[in-house]
Amino acid sequence: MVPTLLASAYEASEKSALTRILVEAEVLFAERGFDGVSINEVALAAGVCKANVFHHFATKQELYERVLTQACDIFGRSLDALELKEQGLAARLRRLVEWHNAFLHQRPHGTRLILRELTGSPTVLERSPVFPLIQRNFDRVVGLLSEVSDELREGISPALVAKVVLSLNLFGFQTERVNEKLMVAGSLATRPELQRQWLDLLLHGIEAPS
Amino acid sequence: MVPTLLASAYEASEKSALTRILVEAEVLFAERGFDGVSINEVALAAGVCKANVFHHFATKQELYERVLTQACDIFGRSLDALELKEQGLAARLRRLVEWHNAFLHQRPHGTRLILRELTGSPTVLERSPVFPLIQRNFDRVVGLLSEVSDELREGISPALVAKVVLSLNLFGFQTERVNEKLMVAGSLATRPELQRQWLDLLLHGIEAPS
DNA sequence: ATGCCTACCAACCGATCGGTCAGTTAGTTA
DNA sequence: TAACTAACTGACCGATCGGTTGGTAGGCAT
Repeated sequence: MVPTLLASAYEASEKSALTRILVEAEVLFAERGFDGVSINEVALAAGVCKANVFHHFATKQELYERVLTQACDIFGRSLDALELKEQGLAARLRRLVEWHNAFLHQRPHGTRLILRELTGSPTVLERSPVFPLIQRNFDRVVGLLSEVSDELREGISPALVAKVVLSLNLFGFQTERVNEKLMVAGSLATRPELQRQWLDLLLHGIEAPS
Repeated sequence: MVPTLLASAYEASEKSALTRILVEAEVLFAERGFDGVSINEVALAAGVCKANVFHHFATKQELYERVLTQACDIFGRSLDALELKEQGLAARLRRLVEWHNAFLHQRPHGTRLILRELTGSPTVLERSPVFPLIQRNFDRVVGLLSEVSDELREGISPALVAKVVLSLNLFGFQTERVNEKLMVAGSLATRPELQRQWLDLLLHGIEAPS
């Protein structure tokens, strides 16, 4: 039946309670982490009572893992849908970076959730199902670059390029909210412009031609 | 007076209780974050009782901020001690990256603590004294690169280079423990080798000379 | 000796934590 | 109609949270 909905209410009311729990849990966990969020908060945000959350998920950990694997899954599916047929290295890289960045900003909460696991202590969730997913996604990016590896300078592997590109995008995303407050160095242009700059930097190098 | 020290004991016993509290708090907060650590845990790790922690620090938040600003301070002092006199762009960059990376691994806990703030929600500590410190440190790095900005290609600013270099180092540090478990792409050499590779990549570009 | 200060501790406080339980409601099947 | 099930709720549980209180022990100046 329709939940009370006079309680929190401004939200949801269309989607099922389970869906609302998952959505709100993703936002809250992404923003404050596993320990920073109580089940009560999730329940309140979803417009249900705490016991109802435990009706759908046996433990807090189970809810967290469900939200996390869901986020990984969505990332994987979006990556699978990306096709870079018959494009050269530069065009491929540009498309890859654009797709990646667009995805990060379309799903900021899921992204932050994954980044939390990626950068946190590895013992916490190391046996969870997300690790193989992350591995697979990275390998797929490497694969996309391998197809044009003949355009790479000697000694530069597709894996290295993938790591550098993804790192810059992810770290940029991770710190962009702080950068706004910080106005780092006063300079550093807008985000798309900045991205274009470091991609160009990557392709052609830093040093002035002598 | 010497604290009971028969309690936790295997640790410390030389340094003062206050010092032990700060040291253990840094480790714990770095590993599990503000919400993931209780004052009792800190007290136990430091070999004192909980009330003693509140004798030295009015609130948990105050302890956290003290540990955090201390970490920022140490970073700033190490950066100030770094001198790059009369070196060219490539040598400067190499030295900068080496210093940065060495520092990160000499003080992993302090680094993780700062990264937590740098990548977390900005509302939490935005008015804390650490923001100006971070700003200042970044500006100093930009300054070191500006002195050789004439060696940079047109359109490439020292700030951009600083951001890219620091990002790659920091994100690499953030994810290296997971990378070990993940064995990303099976390849990707050892850390110093990998660092040499992406620095070379940055200097000379990705694309093969045509 | 007295008084005072800092360091330190056991015991305690109200609030909140993750989680349980008994029971209600509504839709489904028979 | 009766029986069953999934969704849902308020009230409750023991444990732990951040923080307080009252008091002890030693160092030090007078």
